[in-house]
Formats: sequence, structure tokens, C-alpha cells
Amino acid sequence: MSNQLANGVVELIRQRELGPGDRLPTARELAETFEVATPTMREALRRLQATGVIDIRHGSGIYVRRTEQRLVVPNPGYGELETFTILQILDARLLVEPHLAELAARNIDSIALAKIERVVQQAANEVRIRDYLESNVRFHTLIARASGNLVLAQFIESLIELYSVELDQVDPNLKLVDGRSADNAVHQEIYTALTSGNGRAARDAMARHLQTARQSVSSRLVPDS
Amino acid sequence: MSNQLANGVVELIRQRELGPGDRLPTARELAETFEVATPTMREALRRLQATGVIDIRHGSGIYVRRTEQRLVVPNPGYGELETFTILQILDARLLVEPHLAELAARNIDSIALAKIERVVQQAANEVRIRDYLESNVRFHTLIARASGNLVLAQFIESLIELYSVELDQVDPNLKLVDGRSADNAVHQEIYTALTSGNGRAARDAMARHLQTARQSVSSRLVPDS
DNA sequence: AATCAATAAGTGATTAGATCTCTTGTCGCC
DNA sequence: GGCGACAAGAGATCTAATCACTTATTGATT
Repeated sequence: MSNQLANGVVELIRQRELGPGDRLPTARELAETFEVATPTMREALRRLQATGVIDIRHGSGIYVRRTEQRLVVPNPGYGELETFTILQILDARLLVEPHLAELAARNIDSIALAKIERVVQQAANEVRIRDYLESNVRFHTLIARASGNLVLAQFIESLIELYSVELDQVDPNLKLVDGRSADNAVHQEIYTALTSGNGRAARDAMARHLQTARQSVSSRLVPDS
Repeated sequence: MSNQLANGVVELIRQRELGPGDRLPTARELAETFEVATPTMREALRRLQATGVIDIRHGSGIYVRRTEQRLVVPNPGYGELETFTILQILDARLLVEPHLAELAARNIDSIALAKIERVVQQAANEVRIRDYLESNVRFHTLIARASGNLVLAQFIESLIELYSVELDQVDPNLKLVDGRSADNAVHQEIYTALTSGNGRAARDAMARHLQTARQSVSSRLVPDS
């Protein structure tokens, strides 16, 4: 029952053509619409929240978070990420993302390419650290999507979201200080490889990019670097 | 709040050392224990159900499903899997599992090796189709776990669970008819490669194994094969 | 005029206890 | 010995009121 309710709400989002950020009817109204009591509706809403479909904000309302139903979703109950786990996540990304970059170099269309170019520019010019990281995330997800394999792309997005959760704690006005010019150079390199359809180059550049990140995390374990 | 409740129940499972299949206290008792009303507790339980931690059976009770918290979980709200999506899942497994098999060949210990041997034997002798498929699943998850990369192993498990959901519909007494001797041979081959620590051979055999599955699904699209 | 603080309306969060439905084990009949 | 009815246990849902948080508005202060 609570299952059908959840599907019903998803269907309602689809029918009304609501997009991310749009507000849904109030919980009471939804309950009334589906002819159930509010606690019952809330159970269904909790599931949709757990799977990343909606966002429930106390006192404010219920908002669409994602319209696409993913095959796999990040576990909202997973606690703090230990350094060892972050390394394993990066190992996973190191296997998958270079592969996706190579596929993307073969499949990408001009629209996606333009989006990536824009995001590379943004990342290079961002001042606030949170905006910079956000652009960075978009860069990776855009490439993953461009590969054509939705399953792997959603997996990568889920992995990235796992640390984005902790990222929300970061002061949004914090300024970037350390040089990230190296990152920007590699971004540019990957973009160029995608443009020219050079799969091998895209794969290698992406692998180097992630390897850098992995080493930076790895040095936390052995701080004498 | 419903968040802390969910964590509290997980903690309770840990403290009481409950394992998969064990029954939890009744919903009313849980609510009382955490000093909340039953609908509030139910919201938390729904989330744990959505993330695969517990199993709620109407009229029967609440049962532990998995004690380990996964980084990613299969989306319970995902509908029927279309053939195209199944192919993309197999493409994903085709990237990840040969890699994990190779890692496993290097890292595996004798205990895990013994478990795999047993499961290979079981799969070869199973009569009922559901038991056979279950052994098959265990074979793949055991190898994925033996790789040492939990993140990728959990991803593979999640992908497999996505079609296992539909598998529950299969009549448990259905008998196997078609020859699966080819599967068994490859299982044996992978097992041998793991035993001898031959990573390359393990990778190749796993890739061929999955490729076979992919072609079998692919032929559904173009039935003139 | 601009800014900030108090306020009120809207909305999610939680509560209590009663009732319904489903599962499962048991008891008794055949 | 087996099968069906029954009863106890447990999850599912409901009702309706109250609490808590957000947000926009309004009015006072500077």
C-alpha cells in the first residue's frame, strides 16, 4: 500500500511535469488526494526521501529533488566516511570513470560538449570553494552521462553524492586558496580529448585526474608527504 | 528525528547481535523503547526497509535483512527492468566483475576459496531453478567480496538484487531443463584461476561468462539468432 | 528610506489510542 | 493422521488534535 502510494506520488510528479526544486502539494493535501490518512502518506514520502526523489523541509514544504528513478541510490543511513572507504570509492571511480570517458569520446553530441565546455570555464573562475566543487561534480556527471551507460553514470553520481552530503557542512563562503590550476589543466585536457573523439586520451587524462585526487586523500593516512 | 530513530534501530540490531532472518521486537515495543509514537517509529522503519536493512512482514513481524550498511543500495521504487536496461546492467557488470575477479585472484584467502568451491559444486547439482540461480548469485558475490573492494562489491550485489526482485515471482519448484553445463564449466575455470592466483585467467574467464549472459539477453531483442 | 525585529500564517512533525487485516500456531473434529 | 476453524499476535491504517519550524509580512527603529 505504502508502496503504491510512493509510486502514485512519482506518477503525480510526472503528470504535473514538476522538475527539481518545484514544490509538491502539502502532505495533508497529498493524503487527501490519495484518500489515506496523513501518517500513511508520510510513510510513502519517507521512502521517496530515502531514495532521493523528494526533499522534505520542515515548515517549508515538499520539493522535487530528482525526476529520474535511479537503479541504485546512495544509502542515506551510511554514517561518516572513513578515509579508507574514501580510498575505495576513488578506486571504484578509477575503474569506472576512465572507461566512461572513453565511451563518451565516441558517443558525445555537440550539446553535451557545449555543456562540458561551459562547466570547465566555470570551475576555472569560481571563487567560493563550494561553487567550485559543485562545478567539479557537474563536470564528472556530465561526462558519465555522455558515455551512454546510464547504470554506470548513476553509480558514479551516487558515489559522488556520498561525500557531497558532508560537503553541505562546508561554509559556503569559504574561499579557495590552494592552487587548483593543475585540476583545471586536466579538465581542459579531457575536454579537448572529448572534442576530438580521442577515446584513449580521454581515458588516460581522466585516470590521471582521479589518481591525483586519490594520492591527495592517501597522503592523509601517511601525513609525511 | 526519524533519522536518529533509524540509526537507533540499527544500533539496537548491532547491540543485540541480531543476524539476517532474526526477528526484531514488535513495532509497538520499538516505539515504546525509543519513546515515540508508533507512526513515528514506522517512518523510521520504512526507511530501513527502503535501504534493505529490515524486512517488514504484515502480521508476522519485523526481521533483519542485512546487518552491513551499504554505500549504495538498489532503488526499491524502480519499476520493471526493460531489456535495454538489463543490457546496460550487464555492460556495467562486464566492466566491474572481471576486474574484481582479477583482484580476487591476488587477495583471496583459503576460507573464501573453500566457500566458492562449495558454491560451484552446489550450482552444478541444483535441481530447482531458483536454488540454482541462488547459488549462481552467491558465486558472483563471493568473488566480488574476495576482491577486497567493498564499494564495487556492494555495487555488484545491488545490481544483481535488481533482477532478483523479479526472480521472486518464479515458481520455486520449477525445474531446470536447458543445458547449463557451459556455465558450470566456466565457473570451474574461474575457480581454478582463483586457486592458482592467476589474475589474468580469472579476469578473462569472468568476462567470457558475462559475455555469454549478455548475448543470451541480447538475442531477446533480435530473436532470429 | 533602509534595516531589523516581532508576528502570524502555512506546513511539516509528532502524538494517542482505537480499529482493521493478515499471519501463524493450535486445537479439535473428521 | 490430516485438515479446517479459531484465536492470539503483529503489522497497517485511521482520526484529529497539538507541537515546531519556516517564511513572508508588517511595523518600529535608526
